[in-house]
Amino acid sequence: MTVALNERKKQILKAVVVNYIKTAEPVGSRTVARAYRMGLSSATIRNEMADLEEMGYLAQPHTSAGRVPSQLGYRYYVDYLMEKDDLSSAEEQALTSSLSTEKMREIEQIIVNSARVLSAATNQTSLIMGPQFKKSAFRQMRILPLDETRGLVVLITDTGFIKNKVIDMKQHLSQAELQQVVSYLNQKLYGLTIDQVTTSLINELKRDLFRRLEILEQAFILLEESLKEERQIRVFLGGTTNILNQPEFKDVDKIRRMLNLFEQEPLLFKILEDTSSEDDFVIKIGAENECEDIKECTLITGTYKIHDKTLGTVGVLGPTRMDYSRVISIMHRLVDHLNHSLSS
Amino acid sequence: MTVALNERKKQILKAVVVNYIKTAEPVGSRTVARAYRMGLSSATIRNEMADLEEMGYLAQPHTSAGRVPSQLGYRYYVDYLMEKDDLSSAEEQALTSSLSTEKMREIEQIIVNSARVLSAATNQTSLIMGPQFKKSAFRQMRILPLDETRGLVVLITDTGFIKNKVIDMKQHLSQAELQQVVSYLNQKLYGLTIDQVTTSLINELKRDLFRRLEILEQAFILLEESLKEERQIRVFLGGTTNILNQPEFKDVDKIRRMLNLFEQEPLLFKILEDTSSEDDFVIKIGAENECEDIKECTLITGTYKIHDKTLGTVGVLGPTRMDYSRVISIMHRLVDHLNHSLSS
DNA sequence: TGTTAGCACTCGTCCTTTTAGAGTGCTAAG
DNA sequence: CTTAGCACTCTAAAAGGACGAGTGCTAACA
Repeated sequence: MTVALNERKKQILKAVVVNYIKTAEPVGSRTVARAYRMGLSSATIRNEMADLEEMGYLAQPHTSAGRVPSQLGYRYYVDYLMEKDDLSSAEEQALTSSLSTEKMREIEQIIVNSARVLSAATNQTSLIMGPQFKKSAFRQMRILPLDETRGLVVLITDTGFIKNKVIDMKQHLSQAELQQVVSYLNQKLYGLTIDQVTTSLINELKRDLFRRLEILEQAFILLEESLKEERQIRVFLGGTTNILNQPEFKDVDKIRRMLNLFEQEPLLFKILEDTSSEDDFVIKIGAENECEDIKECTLITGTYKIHDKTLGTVGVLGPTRMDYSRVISIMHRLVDHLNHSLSS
Repeated sequence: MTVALNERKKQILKAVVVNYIKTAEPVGSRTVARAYRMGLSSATIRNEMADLEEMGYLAQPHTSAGRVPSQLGYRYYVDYLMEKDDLSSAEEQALTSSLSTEKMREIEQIIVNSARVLSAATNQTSLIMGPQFKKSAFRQMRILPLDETRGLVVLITDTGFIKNKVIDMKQHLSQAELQQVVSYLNQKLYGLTIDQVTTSLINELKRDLFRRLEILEQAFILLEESLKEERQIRVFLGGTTNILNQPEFKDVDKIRRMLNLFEQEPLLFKILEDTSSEDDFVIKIGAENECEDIKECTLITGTYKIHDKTLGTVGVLGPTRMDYSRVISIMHRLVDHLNHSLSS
């Protein structure tokens, strides 16, 4: 598939991409000749650039403008040409300190903060998918009676989720009765993921229990409810207004579509889920993205884990003209940090 | 203060405001003459409009454009001229059905949904301040041991808040010991607002308890923590992108400032808190707002209650050229609905 | 054969000028 | 007090022109 490029073409392509990422202006042959590839005249570069355009790596906004990387050009750059970006130690330090986890016990706080830091550091929009409730394993469940007819169900998972839900109980249940059901359930459900707690499993348990306790219909209904309807897939955003800084988003209409997307959590979830791969970072450039609204953007995603179990996805979304190596470096840091600080 | 306006001037002012709200274009004397005030020529209207301008109710974007209501003009309109807007029964129905509370037990869900509905119906941005944790009254507290060293504090207030926090306990506490502290605390704190649970009160309780139980240092620290640091003033937004539809926000820079504001919850909180009045709706037009960033906007706020206790504030934010009567009608509906559905 | 200087040409951006139209203010008459 | 009429103002949009960056091509050169 990939047409072979000779060394010189590679260098030129790289020069164009790097320059365009920096300036957001089409890059002319002169610029390339002067700044990057000493010893060749602009005319030669021009010829090479014409070739690169024909091959599909570069494009021209109009006849008499410089060249701009095409999607394919970015792809090639990312796959073969990009150099690793080492953050300056000042930046590094700033990053570490703003990520510092003191006073942040709750997983949600950590994630919200990470999203903010990530967007600030990259100057792009960041998306972080929180741990998926459904994939978490059941740890234990409690029911606290609140008053005569209401109770509070508390559900705790291995990933630190704590869900609670107030439930109405038509009948009064004594503390002892509740206790019995609850401990039975805890025993049966321990270690299952929420996904695995299906309606049929619940029914089974219900039958099982009914022989011993007949009062508990209500209690069951609510357990079922509280498990079933929780789709609880939260996506945390940071720096949604950063796209306004990008010159490619000076059109109000584009902005609108983008911000609209940001308001629709299920869509964001889908976008992140589609992309994510267990292990490495995934870079989706332009039309490689499924979602119509981000076909002019690049999405870079990675996953974070707790004790080697994948918890969620971290993403950075910006125009295809994005500082790939820098963003990736920052994301690496962040994911490392997340992995580390969640494992405690 | 208010300069008297004769009937004709009132009619003309009203016509200009109504027309400008609808079209967002400066209104000329011709338009007013034709559409609203039959039997008068445009020249006459012109004279009157010149008067109104001199009095400060109208303004001219430039010499040869129509007139636009000034802030004072809007004020006068809102205070004396505005007619009540009756929603069409179709709209009414749509509103009621999308507000329907089935399957929404949690207060947060109800509010999020309300914000969405409100923004959709008004085509503006909506802000809803959730119940303030600090003003809620302590109902009860529980500690669930999770494992050897960790426990889950659950705190319940009269307004339906359920807070939980995982805490580390350096020492192992038996269920019985915990139980003792907890029930003592419940007894002492019942009915106080969270605001009233000060550090000094806690210290007092602590001394009191220490005589009987010496182990509980840890448990106390965490109670203190979980109460203190919770500033928990959530403002829920709806339709933040609606401002993009307003012609007054076609400037990217304005958009940026606005969206930035929306990301800063504490500021939003302040804005809502400043405005709110216990009983009636408050309309702040343009520079009447304290906050620099919304001096070109109008903010309309009202409060919702549960059992006659004010819980939070509902607001609609948009350009000063906003359909006041319509927005107010919708907000009335919404607040009624909130009041009603929260009291159960 | 690959490289380069030179040059005509293209096309978008920026600036100025022109034009059209909406709306005004003023005057004089009804 | 009202109104017709008219000159005037000012903006927004269209039209024109100069500029300059960058290209593609050709012909000469190593």
